[in-house]
Amino acid sequence: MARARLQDVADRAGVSLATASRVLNGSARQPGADLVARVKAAAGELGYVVNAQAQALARARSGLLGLVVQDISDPYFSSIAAGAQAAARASGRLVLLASTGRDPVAEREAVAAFAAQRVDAVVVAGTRWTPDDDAALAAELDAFVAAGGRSVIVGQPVGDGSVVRPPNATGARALAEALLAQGQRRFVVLGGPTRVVTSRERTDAFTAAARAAGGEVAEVLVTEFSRDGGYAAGDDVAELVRERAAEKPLTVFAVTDVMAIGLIARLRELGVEVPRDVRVAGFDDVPTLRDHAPALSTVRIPLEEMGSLAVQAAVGDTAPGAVTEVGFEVQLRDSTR
Amino acid sequence: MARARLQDVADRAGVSLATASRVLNGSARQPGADLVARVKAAAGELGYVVNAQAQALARARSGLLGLVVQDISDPYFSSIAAGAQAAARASGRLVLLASTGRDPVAEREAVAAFAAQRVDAVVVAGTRWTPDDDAALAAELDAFVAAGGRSVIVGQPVGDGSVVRPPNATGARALAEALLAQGQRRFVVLGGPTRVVTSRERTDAFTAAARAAGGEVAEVLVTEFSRDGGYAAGDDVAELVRERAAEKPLTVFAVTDVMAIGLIARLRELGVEVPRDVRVAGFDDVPTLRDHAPALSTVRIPLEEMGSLAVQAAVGDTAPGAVTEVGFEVQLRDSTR
DNA sequence: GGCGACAAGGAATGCGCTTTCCCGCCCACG
DNA sequence: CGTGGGCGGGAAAGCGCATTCCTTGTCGCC
Repeated sequence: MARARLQDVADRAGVSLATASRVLNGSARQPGADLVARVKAAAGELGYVVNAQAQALARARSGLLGLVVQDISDPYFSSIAAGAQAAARASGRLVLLASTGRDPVAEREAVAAFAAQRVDAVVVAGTRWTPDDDAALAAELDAFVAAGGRSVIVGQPVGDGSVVRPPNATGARALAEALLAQGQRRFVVLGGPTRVVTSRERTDAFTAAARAAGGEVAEVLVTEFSRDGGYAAGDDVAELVRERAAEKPLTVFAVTDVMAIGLIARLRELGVEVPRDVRVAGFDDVPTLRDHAPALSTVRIPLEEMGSLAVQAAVGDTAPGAVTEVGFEVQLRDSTR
Repeated sequence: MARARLQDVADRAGVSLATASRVLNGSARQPGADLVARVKAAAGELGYVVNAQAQALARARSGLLGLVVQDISDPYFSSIAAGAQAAARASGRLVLLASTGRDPVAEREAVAAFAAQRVDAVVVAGTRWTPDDDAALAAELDAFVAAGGRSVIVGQPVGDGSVVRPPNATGARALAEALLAQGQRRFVVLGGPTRVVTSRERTDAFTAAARAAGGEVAEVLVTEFSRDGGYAAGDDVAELVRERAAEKPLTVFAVTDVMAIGLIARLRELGVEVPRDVRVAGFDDVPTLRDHAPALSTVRIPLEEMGSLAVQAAVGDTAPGAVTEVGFEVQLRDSTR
């Protein structure tokens, strides 16, 4: 059965196309009650389903929202996506999702595809990469904004458009101070490649804060920005622990929870126990990991809220270009006891 | 700057609209090389971005794919979404995401909204609920299919359309047999409400297989189908363990990993240790949980592959109505040692 | 050299809808 | 009783593109 068009509904109800449109798709002008009833009945009988594409074309606005994340299966991003999706629904919009697998090219292509779909706004979540990649993405986004779109970044600013910033620096600083307050003095930072801005921000802020308060950051280990990176660094950390066993106990700050989890897994295999032999802290407070043993000390950031804020900035009346830094909460748990 | 239209490009290149269209948007007819160059140059200079909405209207096909999941922040669904997204990209399609928060009404609305967007196909992932809700969803999906769409369910069949089935029964049976082979005999099943079909299938198959092989399923605990449900059941399980401490050791089969994790967390608080005092197995093998201690025995199901298969069934030439049951792998780890 | 086949480009139509503009009607008012 | 204003309804003009159909030009072949 071919789909019924609005014209079919109008014919069946014995009214004009214009009237049918006004009845079914919220116009300022509301036709008389009898016509309204007739049109609605006809629509029901024909199983009429509005064609959103045609509507978008005629209205010059799609009601779509583009969300690009680096990896939707990563709990960090899926939490942001959950918040974004909920906020989009609240604003009566649908979300187009792109998961780029951390490929800068795919990221740009996604933004271009969204622009082609004439999305009302695009939200890009994820840490930035090299200046070149960032510039290319910025160009893509700026072109989109210049053509009347809106863009919001969750993470580090790129191009024009608004930004929702995770509290990388403030959170890392607060974590360092909390650990120092517990009397911990010797630290190692486990970070991703320095081109990963999120990692760098957390690393730098933690290091600076620790040193400022009389702590020692013995080393900054660089590894992959992932669970496997943390796992791989386990051997190095174990060695550090052993060779300096006589000194004061060591605390490792892994710049994300998943890196911390990978690290702890490897340490366990090597017979290094947390927190007995070495303490470990993470960052993000990923919900799925909250039941990990030992419970991970970390910095809780409101991931869903970030997604939701980003969408609100994208569709709301907040001035474009605004920067929103969200709050955080240091969580001291067993892993640094 | 207003967006350039294809007409603007054609004007600037001094060709007709038809030619510009043929050059820029893959037609069977390819104009002469000089014209191609002129059109491409003009498009570049004007920053032309095709309007996918208009294209969809003219072509009567949107290149969109609808994906509805119950909760995108749940690793189960986000893994499926990752696979689906990747497959969609491979087929040159964009995915519209709806996360319904396990609300059957939102689920139907999402399908309706997707139908309005004239998506090529919709993929619905998630366990089914009451017969009423299922029927309503089925009606919505069938209407969509009748109008020329395609639908694929990941989970229990609903309405027409293809199905990608998780190996609930076969997996649970295999897990039971593996545990029995290890010599375990006394079981408790921890499931969600019986209206949750996934839970019921796993529960029933496990119970039947265990009993068939001479095992005893002492009890089937019903709780929420979530991490918190598992946590809440911890007290009951602890009591069971204590009151029958003299008998053979107990094994709890929680019908999902996240329930198992919640259960173990509560047991730990109560001083009941896994696997020393009670053994626990889960189902799904959620990646984020693989570093949990003790390592969880479970049934690995290929979540990403399921998402990808669903999309392939949705866009491919597989006969509509096909049922694909995916494979699985029993993972015996420390939690049932 | 003439004819037909074929290719390449352009004009025009239509995809399904919104919205402006216009028309006719009724009412209020002078 | 005449006129202006307001309102309800319909005709029609797009929105930006794909595509059909037509025209023109070119080449091959007898």
